[in-house]
Amino acid sequence: MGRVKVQKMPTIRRLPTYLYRLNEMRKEGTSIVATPELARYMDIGEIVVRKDLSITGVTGQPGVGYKIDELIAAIREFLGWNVETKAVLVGAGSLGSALIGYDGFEEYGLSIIAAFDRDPAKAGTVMRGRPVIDMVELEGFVRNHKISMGILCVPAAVAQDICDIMVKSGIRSIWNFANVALKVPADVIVQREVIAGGLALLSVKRLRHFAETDDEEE
Amino acid sequence: MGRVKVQKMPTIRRLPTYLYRLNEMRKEGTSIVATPELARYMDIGEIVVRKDLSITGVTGQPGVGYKIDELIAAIREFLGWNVETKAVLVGAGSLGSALIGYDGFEEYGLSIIAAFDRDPAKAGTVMRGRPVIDMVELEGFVRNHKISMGILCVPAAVAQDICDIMVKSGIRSIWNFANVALKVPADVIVQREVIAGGLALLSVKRLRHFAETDDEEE
DNA sequence: CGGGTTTAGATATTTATGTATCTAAATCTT
DNA sequence: AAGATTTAGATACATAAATATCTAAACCCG
Ligand SMILES: NC(=O)c1ccc[n+]([C@@H]2O[C@H](COP(=O)([O-])OP(=O)(O)OC[C@H]3O[C@@H](n4cnc5c(N)ncnc54)[C@H](O)[C@@H]3O)[C@@H](O)[C@H]2O)c1
Ligand SMILES: NC(=O)c1ccc[n+]([C@@H]2O[C@H](COP(=O)([O-])OP(=O)(O)OC[C@H]3O[C@@H](n4cnc5c(N)ncnc54)[C@H](O)[C@@H]3O)[C@@H](O)[C@H]2O)c1
Repeated sequence: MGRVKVQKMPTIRRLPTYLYRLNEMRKEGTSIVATPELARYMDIGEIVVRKDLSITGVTGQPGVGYKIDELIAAIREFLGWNVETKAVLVGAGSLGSALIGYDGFEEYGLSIIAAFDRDPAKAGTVMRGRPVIDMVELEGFVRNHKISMGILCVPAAVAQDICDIMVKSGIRSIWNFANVALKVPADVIVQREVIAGGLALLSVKRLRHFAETDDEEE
Repeated sequence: MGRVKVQKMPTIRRLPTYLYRLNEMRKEGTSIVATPELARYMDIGEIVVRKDLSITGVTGQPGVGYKIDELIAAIREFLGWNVETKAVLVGAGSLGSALIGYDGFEEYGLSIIAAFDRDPAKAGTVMRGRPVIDMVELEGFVRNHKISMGILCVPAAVAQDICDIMVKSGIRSIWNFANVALKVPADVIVQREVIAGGLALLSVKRLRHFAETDDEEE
């Protein structure tokens, strides 16, 4: 793994999709994959695929392709997904309950071991196999179980408060689905997920498409 | 609105976050906003904010800032969110049910007017105010209600099949949450949402952070 | 076995995106 | 009112990312 240049956001964002597809191919019994096939699946250029894969350190065989097992292992190692990350989720509402039970995350080394919610009707229940616990127990739970990641699925208005509790409890990585910029100490990493961003992109593409098909004169 | 350059994906992805914050400020009674404040909220540079806002065509006042009402209207118009988009959602599972009931989308001009599912236990029920309907009725429903957008929340394995039905029914925009590249005719626009991409980014940032705090020697 | 084909990986180029600098307009301060 | 401060918008520059070109290695086909 020659150099670890971590600025390439688009590449890193694409890695889970490669991983997903490679796992699928392995299940189908394939052991080698060449760039053109992956490029078709990803809907990007072949050269982009090669550059993407190269940051993991794997080398392929000219005229042949890459070994799927090697690629899977390398991507998982590059992302740190070869070791389990324990997470808690706060806000067992509609989005939270979707994430809690999502099987896909286990493949990514992410274990959401409990959810927390303020709602007394939810605390004490079990949601998709995971316990939903009252907020007052959050800090102790995080310390006892050495949780390193927090997933925020609460309304934006209270996200900063919950974030503060997470940080105080020792959590250093926060995956934030509330649309607010969280203020955190320098040693805490926050990833904000704006699902509506994709909708905006889709909307603009559609408008552009209409505009193109409309004016034949320009 | 001088020029509509639609290649700026990062800018467009950020627009919903501006919109969210601006709406919030309006509710608080503010009528003017200056770049530095937005930049702090977005956690990006001031100049990026000005460039982002400029693609909507609004002009601000030097020494003052932008009129919030104007900005909101301009962003909504730029994204086409000033007119309602009718959508159907297929796959009323964990993720699907989260999206169906999400209030935020209405602010973005998106109305999910019905969900469809293969599961006989779900078809015929009402989920968060929206009817869940059997798959056989999808095509007729889309034609009758002139639905223009489809939201895909089914397992990846069947996503292409559902996509084909959507296209056949007349849907031209597909918001795809399944991790597959869909094959569609040239006049159909697909936006693939890879939620795990954000997790990958968070993971790598964390690894890099550890690496930095570890080696003092290099 | 030999020529054509496929493909990885390196290098170079182009394009997209983010950042800095400067000017002028509005406001604030005194 | 005069100077200092804030800020938008234009221009220029720097960095990141995608794309093109080239070379050599493995394979395929006859
Ligand atoms: N639902 C979606 O499809 C969707 C999409 C994009 C973004 N989001 C964002 O995700 C977040 C959650 O959305 P949702 O639709 O799941 O909302 P929701 O109302 O269904 O769930 C919110 C949950 O947070 C809990 N909660 C509220 N305040 C709390 C507190 N102080 N401490 C602990 N728990 C608290 C509530 O009890 C509830 O269970 C929001 O910020 C929303 O903007 C949701
Ligand atoms: N749950 C999450 O947090 C999450 C996160 C990221 C991506 N995703 C993706 O979203 C998709 C859905 O995930 P989920 O967790 O909601 O799964 P799920 O199993 O909870 O829901 C899938 C739904 O699709 C329905 N369905 C299956 N086949 C169908 C068909 N042929 N026609 C119509 N409906 C059909 C099922 O009945 C079910 O209701 C998957 O592709 C998944 O990878 C989910």
